[in-house]
Amino acid sequence: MKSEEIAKLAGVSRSTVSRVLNNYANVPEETRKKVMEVINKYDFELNMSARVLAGKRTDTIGLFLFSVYDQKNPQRIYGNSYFGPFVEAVVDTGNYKGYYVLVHTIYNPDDCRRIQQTFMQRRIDAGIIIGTEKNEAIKSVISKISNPLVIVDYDPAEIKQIMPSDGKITVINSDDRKGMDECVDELVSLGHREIGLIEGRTTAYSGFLRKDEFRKRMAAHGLPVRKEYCLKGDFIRSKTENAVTKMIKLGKLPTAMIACNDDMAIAAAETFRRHGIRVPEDISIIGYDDSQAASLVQPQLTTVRIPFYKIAQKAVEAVKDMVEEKSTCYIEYVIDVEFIRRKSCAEPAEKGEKT
Amino acid sequence: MKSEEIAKLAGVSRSTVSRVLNNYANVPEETRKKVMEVINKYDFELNMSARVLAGKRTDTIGLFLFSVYDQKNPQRIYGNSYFGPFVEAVVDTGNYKGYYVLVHTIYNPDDCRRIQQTFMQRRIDAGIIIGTEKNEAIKSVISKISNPLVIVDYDPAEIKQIMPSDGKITVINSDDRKGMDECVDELVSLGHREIGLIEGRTTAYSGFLRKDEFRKRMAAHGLPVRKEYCLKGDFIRSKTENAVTKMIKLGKLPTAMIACNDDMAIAAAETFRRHGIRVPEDISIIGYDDSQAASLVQPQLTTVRIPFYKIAQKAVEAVKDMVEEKSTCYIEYVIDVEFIRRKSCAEPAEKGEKT
DNA sequence: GTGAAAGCGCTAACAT
DNA sequence: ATGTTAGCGCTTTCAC
Repeated sequence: MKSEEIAKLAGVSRSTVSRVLNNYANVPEETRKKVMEVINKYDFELNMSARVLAGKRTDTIGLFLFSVYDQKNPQRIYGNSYFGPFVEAVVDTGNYKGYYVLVHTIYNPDDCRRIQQTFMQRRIDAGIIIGTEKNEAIKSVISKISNPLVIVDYDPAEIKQIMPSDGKITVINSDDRKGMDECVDELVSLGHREIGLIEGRTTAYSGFLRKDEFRKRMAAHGLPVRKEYCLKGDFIRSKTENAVTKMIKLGKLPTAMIACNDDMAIAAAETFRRHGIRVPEDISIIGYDDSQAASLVQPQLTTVRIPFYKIAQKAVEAVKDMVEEKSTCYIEYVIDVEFIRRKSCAEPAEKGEKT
Repeated sequence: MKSEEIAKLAGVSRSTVSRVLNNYANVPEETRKKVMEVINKYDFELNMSARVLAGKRTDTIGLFLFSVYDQKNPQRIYGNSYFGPFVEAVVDTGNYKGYYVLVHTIYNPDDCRRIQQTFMQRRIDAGIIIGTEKNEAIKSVISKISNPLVIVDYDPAEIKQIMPSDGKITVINSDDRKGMDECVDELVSLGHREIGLIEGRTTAYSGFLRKDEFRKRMAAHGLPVRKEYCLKGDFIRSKTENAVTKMIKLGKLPTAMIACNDDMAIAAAETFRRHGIRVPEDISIIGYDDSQAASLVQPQLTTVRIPFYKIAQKAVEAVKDMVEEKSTCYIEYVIDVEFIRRKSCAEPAEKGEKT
């Protein structure tokens, strides 16, 4: 069934049907009603391809998620604790605002091409990109796309530099400096001075920021950052386990550690426990993200909550503003985070009573 | 940039460009190469709308997820523990097989219309539907769609009855009867005779099946199903807490309970613990799904693993087979489940020593 | 206010 | 083997 048939049945022309369906002002109520009756009777819907070809929007947002994956985990995708909540939130708010959402996973730099292709095939009006590693492939893509783009977790300075002159980009980051400050402050106020860090991938902007701010805040407290206590976990459990095990075998431990995500914090806590080191009695641990797991594990994890739902909402709103040209070419948001105090931190043990 | 410009630059006609891009056989290698060079040089991509309008496939799958949501939880979507893993898995395998995936959430019967609309607007070639409640709205939709459809967790008998004569439907269920049998058998073999059930919504096929099989298996063991021990949790935490609290206040408890999903099992365990009833010492609990949370809580939950990834893979394969017309009009799969024995079950306490 | 007709970018049948 | 042409179903200018 096409609009022409509706037109015939309603005794009008295709143009009028189009006018009714697109809510044009100059259609008398009577005509509109007559047409709508036929449309409703036959459950008619406009053909999306024809509309788009004739110049309308697709009303579709592309959501591109960079997958962090653990080579040791065959079901690669499950490594991404942010994936679920964020997709849910974008789909939820997107659908609510009348958008269709195309979800796509990017596994490696080569896949970045898919983002550009999706735009060039005119499948989507705008895109949301999250979890990007800093690399040439994604930079090349960003520098070529002039459709509206929301980029979550990326260095704003770099975006400004590489974005095309006719580009429309909104960058959204969470306030990782504040988050990390609160982690360090919490431990310091409990009396810790030997504080370690479990880094994520620093090619991710948030990974870089958390690490960078850790150093800065430690310095501000006049505390040394000891190399032996700075582990590379790459946001991945298995890597974290290895690094923690290695540190334990070396025989010297900090009294507290901050992990750059909850996954690593949980993996570290498990590893310590397996070696008879108690959390928080022997070592305090702080996570980051406030994933579902954080409040489920024992002891419940002290962490920094990133409001994924809010970020997703903001991202969809930003898309809408850019698509409807209500916003300028470049906008930047920093979303506030919340320090969540639970049970994984305590005062440092006295030297003597430490295991 | 359109194919005509590519044609001009390559010194051929639009048709030839089209033939090259669609891998037609009768294009000499030389011509193909000449055209491809221009295409690569300009990063050209075909306009999807034009292709579809001219009769090609969209290469897009629609994934429709029915949202179970807790009225008491404002961020409604987070209630669905299956959402994350399943979306990830479908997007993952879908992308891998060359499909784009449109994800859509359905919150209420009215939203079912969206499924039909998405098809009628010709946005997708095929759909995957999961988490459906049995209601007239969805039945009406299923009875009208003649595009390929995969339905996960639905009564096959009903599908066969309502599907249109030109429909192509694949139904995928997990082997819930086997799963529930193993739950009951495990508890019985531990010595339990007073076993309770925390039901999910029985309007969901899996909810119905698990409840139904619980009764059957209990009967097979010659055990009574006591009404006071059968709680309605609707797959939701808050409802479960209420029901469990009520049962506790009544003063009589079973020695073990089987919950129809992990969320309810965890909520029940927490509620018992809050009332000083220990798991598994005082009461054994079994969950269902093997969600991420199941292995994170203390004690780790004995449960039935539903292989979501495998189901998603099967669903995408089924879509592909139907789209490419390699399969008949109706197919049904039952996916095997796995009983996961962890720490939430023990032998029943002696009458005397029970709290 | 409404209809006629051009055009969006592609595919495929037909012609050569 | 390749070019020509007629749609695909819609929107939108331009007449009336």
